[in-house]
Amino acid sequence: METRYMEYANLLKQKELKSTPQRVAMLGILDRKGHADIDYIYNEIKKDFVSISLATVYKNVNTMLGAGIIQEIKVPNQKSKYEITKHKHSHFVCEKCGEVYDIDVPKKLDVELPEGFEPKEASVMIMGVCPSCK
Amino acid sequence: METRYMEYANLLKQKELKSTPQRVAMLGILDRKGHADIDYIYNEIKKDFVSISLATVYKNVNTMLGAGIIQEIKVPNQKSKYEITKHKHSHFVCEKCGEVYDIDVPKKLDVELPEGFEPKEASVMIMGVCPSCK
DNA sequence: TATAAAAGGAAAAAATTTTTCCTTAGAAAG
DNA sequence: CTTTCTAAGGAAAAATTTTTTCCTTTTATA
Repeated sequence: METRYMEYANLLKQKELKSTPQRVAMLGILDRKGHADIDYIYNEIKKDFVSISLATVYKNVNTMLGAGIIQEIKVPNQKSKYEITKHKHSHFVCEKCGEVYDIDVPKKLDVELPEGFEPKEASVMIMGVCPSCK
Repeated sequence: METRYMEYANLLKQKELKSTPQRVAMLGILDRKGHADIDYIYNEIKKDFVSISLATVYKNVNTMLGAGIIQEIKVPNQKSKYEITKHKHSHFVCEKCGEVYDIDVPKKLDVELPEGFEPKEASVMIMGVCPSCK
């Protein structure tokens, strides 16, 4: 996965952020897990960076959110999760285990808004039960 | 608005919760505002209940959520808002002022999920600019 | 009215997130 | 490969947000 790490380093540099091992590791964790909350990221990264500070995780999440490298997903009944920014998609959330899955949704939802509302983007969230929980 | 207050009182009793003036007032605030966060509710209710505790607001939000009388809406970049539970609908969120508006969305979104995913319900959130902010 | 149970208020505690301050490390130039 | 500037890391403290505790008051019901 050396190549992946290089990708993350470049991604950070493109956004004028310094590429640090901690940030690269965070992106690696998000990439492997798909969707993870602060605590998951922190516990995972501690395996490699024993003395990393929780504040660093928070600071990096906020910086990378600001740069658009990652995105926040607010999930019902759980702490926010984060994912690496990718092509537009929606989410399926398992109400049993809390896992978030990416799903594709038709480009155009035909929603008619009242006069004067100017839509920028739409997101769909589907709650239900995932295969592992059935 | 006497009738409304009676409605709220009955609503609470139907759910086996005690009807207190504080709870009725909170429902009144939500009804008038549509969507409000904890701080808005607290600041409004203090006008009538000068010595109400913020803890009471939190406790009531949680009990009424548990009873299904109100629902939480997790909004990007803001604290959660709450609304009185009503017929199924979706939300438009103004990215300028943060206001949330109810919108109707077609009953059936044709989303195809991978094998094994069992959808229970879907919600759509549209971000954009509202009429007052244009 | 009397009574039991639930709810309110105040304060403390817990939990989550941000900030501060100093040290360390990354990026770019020489 | 060093120097230099600045951003980032770590530890601790602070700020913010939410929950809990404990005691008093109120609600619902008999």
